[in-house]
Amino acid sequence: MKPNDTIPAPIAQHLAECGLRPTAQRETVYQVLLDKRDHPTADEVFARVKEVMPTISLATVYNCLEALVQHELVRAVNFERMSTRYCPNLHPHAHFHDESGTTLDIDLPPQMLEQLRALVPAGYSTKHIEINFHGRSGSN
Amino acid sequence: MKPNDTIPAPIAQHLAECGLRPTAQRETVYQVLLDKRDHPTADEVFARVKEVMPTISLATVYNCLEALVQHELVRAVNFERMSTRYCPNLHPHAHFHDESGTTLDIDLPPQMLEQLRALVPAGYSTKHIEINFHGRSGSN
DNA sequence: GCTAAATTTAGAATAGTTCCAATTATTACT
DNA sequence: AGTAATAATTGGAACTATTCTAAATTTAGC
Repeated sequence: MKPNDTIPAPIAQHLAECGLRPTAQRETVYQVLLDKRDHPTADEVFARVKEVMPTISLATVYNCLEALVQHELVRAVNFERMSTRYCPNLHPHAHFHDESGTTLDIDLPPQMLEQLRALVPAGYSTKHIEINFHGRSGSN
Repeated sequence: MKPNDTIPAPIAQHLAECGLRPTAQRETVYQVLLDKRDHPTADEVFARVKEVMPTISLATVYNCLEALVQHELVRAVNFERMSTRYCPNLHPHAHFHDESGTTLDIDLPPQMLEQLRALVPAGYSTKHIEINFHGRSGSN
């Protein structure tokens, strides 16, 4: 089984294995991201975490999100200059940004990434490829 | 010949054809983007325009850039929450973001875009696909 | 339990951009 | 050409998302 798909189990251990000190705040922030994978902004995460941990501060939410991103448990998703959104899906995937504001994960076949990588000129090495689709969903 | 490649000629007419009132400010902003295609930020455009039109304001630079983007003479390029950069290259292309801060255009073959478009689920229609490579150039 | 290091916190600061209301320029009409 | 209507420009204030700061708290190692 893939390590990051539907693990409802000990978050703390998971954080520790990734070299992150498992504080209550980090656990809660991460849990919130896993619980509802709708690409929330930092503000939205803040609101959700506060329901269970009312004393947390927004700065801490930013700190935790940054730590999770640094340790590759979470991806930061940017689209045009809107607030950064956060995504616990670690499979290679792109994002579809609906005009109504929802964000959808789009799985990327490895060969697609290979083909793209092949486009960059010699002398450049690619660390990461970010792909954003922009459009509308039929229902909106 | 492609309509947007190396036209040194009447910028004003070009703006008018695109439905934009050709004001001195818009012409200068556009000219500056065409002259040095290094993906400048609004601040950098402001600095360059001021050399020839010292009374222009930053707000006007933002207005002009927005107008050029709206009328599809220029593309706005965003990368992680850094300042928006502007690009007069209208061919379908991606951007490679060097760690040293430079941005390189990467031409995209039409078939690549087709393949990507095919990944989005039924019911979603794609207006635009944005692709950003992040990495380093050998020389840096 | 004590010290050192890391984390959290509230609030101030920052950067990039947008908004606003007043002025100036352009266009359309006579 | 003169004038009303419309659009663009301007400087500065306002805004938003995020980062910084310095003090308080928590945690880990001994």
